[in-house]
Amino acid sequence: MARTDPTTPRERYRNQVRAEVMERAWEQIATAGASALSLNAIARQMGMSGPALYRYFANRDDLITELVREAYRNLADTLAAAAAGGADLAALARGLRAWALADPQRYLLVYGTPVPGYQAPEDTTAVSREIAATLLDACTAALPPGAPTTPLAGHLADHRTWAGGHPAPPEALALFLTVWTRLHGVLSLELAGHFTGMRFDPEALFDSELAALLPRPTPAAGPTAPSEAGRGGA
Amino acid sequence: MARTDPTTPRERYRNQVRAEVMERAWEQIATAGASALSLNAIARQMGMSGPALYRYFANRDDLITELVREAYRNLADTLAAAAAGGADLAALARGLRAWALADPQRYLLVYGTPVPGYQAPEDTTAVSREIAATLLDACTAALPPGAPTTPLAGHLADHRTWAGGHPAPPEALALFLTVWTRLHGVLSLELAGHFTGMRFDPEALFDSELAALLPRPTPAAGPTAPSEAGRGGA
DNA sequence: TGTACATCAGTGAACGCGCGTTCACTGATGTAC
DNA sequence: TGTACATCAGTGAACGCGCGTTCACTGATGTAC
Repeated sequence: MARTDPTTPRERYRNQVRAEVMERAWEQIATAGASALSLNAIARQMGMSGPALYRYFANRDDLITELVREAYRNLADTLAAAAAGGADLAALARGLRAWALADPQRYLLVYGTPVPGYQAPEDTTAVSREIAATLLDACTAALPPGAPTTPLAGHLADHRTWAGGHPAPPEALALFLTVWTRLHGVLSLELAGHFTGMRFDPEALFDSELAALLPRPTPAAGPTAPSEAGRGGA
Repeated sequence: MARTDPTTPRERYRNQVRAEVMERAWEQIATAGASALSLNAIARQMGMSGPALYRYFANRDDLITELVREAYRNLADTLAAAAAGGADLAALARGLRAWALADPQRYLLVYGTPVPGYQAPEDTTAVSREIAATLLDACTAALPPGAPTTPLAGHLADHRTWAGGHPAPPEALALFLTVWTRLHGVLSLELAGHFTGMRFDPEALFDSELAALLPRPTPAAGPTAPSEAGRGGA
């Protein structure tokens, strides 16, 4: 077979080991959370000595940074793929939930309480803007025509730098923040185990929130059924 | 002065030292989060040796348990006092926000990602039911008359043991969960610092969510303006 | 194709750290007669 | 009021642990002629 890949065997091996380290790191995080992540433990698990990992990661923080980056990247790609497949805002929301439930600690690493003593890198903002962009597209599309402006939308019209030049109208920005915080509210309490003991189904609550955000698009809506989507204000 | 208090000087001293330990523990948590809490560091800060603290707390987990208990107790009392003073659901929500902002790590200790390796005690459920009861009262009062039943309310009618026998109608249970998760969504992202960089005011978002939950009680509401409160379903 | 050299993965010993926790002990405070 | 005893707070030394990280070194893999 023709050797067309640009990577040398050594590079391929490096990437392979790096990938395995991160895989073990994810396993460890899934078990005990990110703050319990230990380089030595990972090395032990791989049958290597601790210092060996310093060939692959500068230090512990660097490894965590890579994990955060991977998580962001993965979520961005997941949502982008769904959107490319025609998913609307509701489908994206369900995709987010599925992504969170697939690996709760991965979700919490990104959106939960920050890891103590760890300083997040800045270059994740590019990816999180990518995520925001995908959702803002969906939010813009989900806006019912003629939705009234609101105090929140007005406020966001003056503070939209975080949208990174996305052309979404202020009402879509408001909808985005509303969607994000509501879904996160359900998800984070569910993942942190605060619903265990209460016996209801968290998915019912999630679906309920989704339904409240995205009223069935009744074509004959008119002013009698103001959708809450994009309202978000007093 | 008459000695009417039942506590001996030794007991009073004990309670005093216990209180100071917990005070220092809160300071430490406020700085570095609960997982960084260290008995030795607290002792050092108090000018004592580490082992001395074992006169007051059985071990580290026991101290954390007391902190959790204190936080729950404090929140329950804060909300109960507000409710006794005539606060409605909106005022209680604002009280919750104020309580969270007063000591973010205290809020996150109770409602955030669980402390790794720490097993929460069971007897906090009594206090958290107390909190739920206060909010359920307010939710029941906030329900617009004739609010339609919803899938979520129907589901909760079958799963209401967590309400501990509170007589709230299913729609109030649904409203409670909706309020709780929405406010937590905004608060937890705000406290975890996920809004920094985006320059908008988190309070505007909080107020917006509150307004969406509690539409101005228009006496002439009728069917033209279905309140979202208590809906929460499809 | 073979030899000389450079590159790089991985090891093992070691450093310093802080932690939770135990234990035997000292000294002060309170209690009983 | 004074003496004998019990209670309890706090100390200092010690144990064992695991961590992140550095360093000098070995041995294998790749490269240049």
